[in-house]
This record gives sequence, structure tokens and C-alpha cells, in this order.
Amino acid sequence: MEDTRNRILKAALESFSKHGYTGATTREIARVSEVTEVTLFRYFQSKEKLFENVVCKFLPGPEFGQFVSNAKELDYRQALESIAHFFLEGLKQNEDLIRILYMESQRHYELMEQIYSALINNLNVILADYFTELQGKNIIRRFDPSVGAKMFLGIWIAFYEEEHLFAIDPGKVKTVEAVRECIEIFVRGTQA
Amino acid sequence: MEDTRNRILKAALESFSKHGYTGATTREIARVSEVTEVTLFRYFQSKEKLFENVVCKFLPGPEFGQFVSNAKELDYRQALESIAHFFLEGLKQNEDLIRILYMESQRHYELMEQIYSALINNLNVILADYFTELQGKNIIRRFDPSVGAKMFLGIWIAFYEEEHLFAIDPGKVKTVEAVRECIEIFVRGTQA
DNA sequence: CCTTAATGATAGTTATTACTTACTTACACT
DNA sequence: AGTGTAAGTAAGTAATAACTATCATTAAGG
Repeated sequence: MEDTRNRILKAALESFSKHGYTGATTREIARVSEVTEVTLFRYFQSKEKLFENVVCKFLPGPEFGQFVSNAKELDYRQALESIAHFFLEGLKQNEDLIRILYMESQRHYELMEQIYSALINNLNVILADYFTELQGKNIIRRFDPSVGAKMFLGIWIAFYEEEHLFAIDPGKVKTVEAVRECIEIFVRGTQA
Repeated sequence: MEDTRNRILKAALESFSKHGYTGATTREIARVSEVTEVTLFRYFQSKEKLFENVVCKFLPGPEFGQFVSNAKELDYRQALESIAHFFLEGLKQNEDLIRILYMESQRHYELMEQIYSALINNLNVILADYFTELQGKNIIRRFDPSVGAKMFLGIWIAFYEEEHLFAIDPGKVKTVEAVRECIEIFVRGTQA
């Protein structure tokens, strides 16, 4: 049944994200998803195949990143702010996948590249295009759009990691205000 | 002998960084360091203790981050550039430790916090102080120095990850130029 | 020459893991 | 009533892991 399959995949996502590929056990995944180990192997022939299915299943599609296009209507500063928040939110919603990305970037290189691409690389390109467009309209000054995009997104990646990957207390500064402060620097640094 | 001990620790660092804690095996570590497994366990009573010793051994001391103080003599822009390069270089030289940091941030939380602190958090504080100082002298405008520091370092973390953790081809743009471009944005964004 | 310390060699223990085989149960549809 | 499908139960296999016990070897120092 489709329900069983999904329960296994969800439990597997959690388990892989908590313990890494080698650390996760089919026994625990079966227990959490409330099926027997035999059933698990009936759906997915091996742990490796289960892993691949997990990644593909939860990989965000091209709609992740759509918000850049949506933000284009806004004023430059507002657009950046909106993009930053959506990006941060997107990272948060894909927390399990991101943990896997970091843990398995060595051993499951090609699979992880897909995650990285879907979450970050694609956005990089879209954002760079946005910068190019604004440069054409002389709204912002000339700089390498791809570098600018990498820098802009990089800021939030680091913010995200500190808070969600390493669970470091973000201190007294609230994220919203921190984002605004960073945007201010970036806007001043890039405007014509 | 001290040499044997160090050989084991070095091999262990590599192994943990390649395969993660659970993925690494005492057998392989022994093989690479050219001792028998028995010897390994004579020096370190368990895999867990070996792991702790590896982290402590290769943890960078407070001299990592010293370069911020050294850069203070320079012009603002040059100082930032120098800091960025030293930071990136420092990350590169601690590549194995950083891999471990990402892979084990879930399971060895307290140990990993030490790595994060030594590599990033301490620097954050030092850099924030530098910004505060410059704000006092009216060289740069007022902004939350701690947020500014986090943003500044965050950029390079993301650059580093893309290139060294995920081994993504950085494309045609060379790192040196990319760094300069980002610094330009940051300087314009923060100057008085 | 004898002792001590550092290491090797060999073998074994216990636990766990991914994965399998064979048989059974429960339920839905015809 | 009978059949097929999705799942459970029980038991087991082969490999591998961390870790231990025992004894032998080597080399340096008194």
C-alpha cells in the first residue's frame, strides 16, 4: 500500500538524518514506521535503494526558488528581504535533507549533488539573473552577478547552519532584525 | 612511543573525516597507521576515546584568529581582504576537522561545539570587536557589529563549503576575484 | 646478560547488521 | 467459497564490528 511505503520513507528520512547512512539501521526504520523489517525489504530491495528513494522522494522541485520570480515586482530592498526570508524558510523545511547532505557529501557524492543543486545552485542562477536584470536597468551597480548571488545566499546559509545544524544559541539578536541589518549592508553595497 | 600515538591519531582523523564516526573502523585506522589493532587499543581504550583524542589533538588553538588583530594596522578594505583570505586558508587547513564537524554535529554535540567555537565563534567575537572599534572612530557606520561579523564570515563559510565540502566546481570566477568583489560590496555597505 | 617497555601475531568473543527463507494471517473482491 | 494481495512471524545466515587474552619478538639501558 502507498501508505506503508510513505511511512517507511518518512521514518527513513528521519533516521538517516539523525544517524547518517551507516549509523541508521533498517531495524530502527522498520520499528518507527511500524512495519516489520521484512516488509521494508519487500518495498526497497536494499538499504542503499531505500536511501536513494528517500532522497528522490523529498528532493524539492523547481517550485523551490519560484519566490525569486515572485519578488521581482517589489522594490529592490523589499525583494531581497523577501527572498532571504523565503530562502531561510525553505532551508528550515528541508532540515532533514540538509543534514543528510552534510553527512553524506563524501560517500554519496552524486546523490548529494542533486540536493545541493535543488536547494542552492538553482537559486544561485535565478538570483544572478535577477541582478543582471537590475544592472541593465541601472538600479544597481555593476558587479559579477553570480558572485553577488553566491554572497547573498551564503549569508543565510551560514545563519541557518549556526542555528539549525549546530544548534548554537543565536543570542539576543533576533533573526528578523539580523536579516534586515545584513540586507541594509548588501543594498548599500550594491546600489548604483 | 609518541610517534606511534601520533600516527594513529593522524590516521584516525583521516578515517573519521572520510567515513564519519560509525563508518570508520578501528581495523582500517590501525592498518593505515601501520600498527596492529591491539596497539591501537593499548593507547586508546575505546573507539570513542580515540575520537575524543583526535578532536582535542587537532583542535586549533587561540592563535587561529590572531590574524584579525594583525590586520588592524591596515586600511579597512585591506584589513577585510586579509582577514577573509586568512580565514579561508584556516578553514582549508582544518578541512578534516570541519568534515567531522558537519558529520557528527548530531551525535557528538558537545565535542563538535568545541570545534565550532575554535574555528568560527571565537573569530566572530574578535571581528565584532574590530567593527565596534572602527565605529567608535567613525570609520564605518553604525550597525550591529556581531551581525556584521556573522555576515562577513558567513560569506566565506559558504564559499568554502561549496568548493571543499561539496566539491562543486567554482566555475570561471577565481576565488581571489570573488573575494575582492564581495569585499567591495561589504565595504560600500558599511562605510560611514 | 638481564630486565623492561613497546609492539607484533594469533586467535577468539560477543553483538550487531543487512538481508533471506518459509510459512501464516487478514482482508478485499469476485 | 475461493483467490490474490499486503502484511506479519519466526528463524536463520554471513559478514563485520569493537574489543580481549595470550604469548612471542625486538631493542634499549643498566
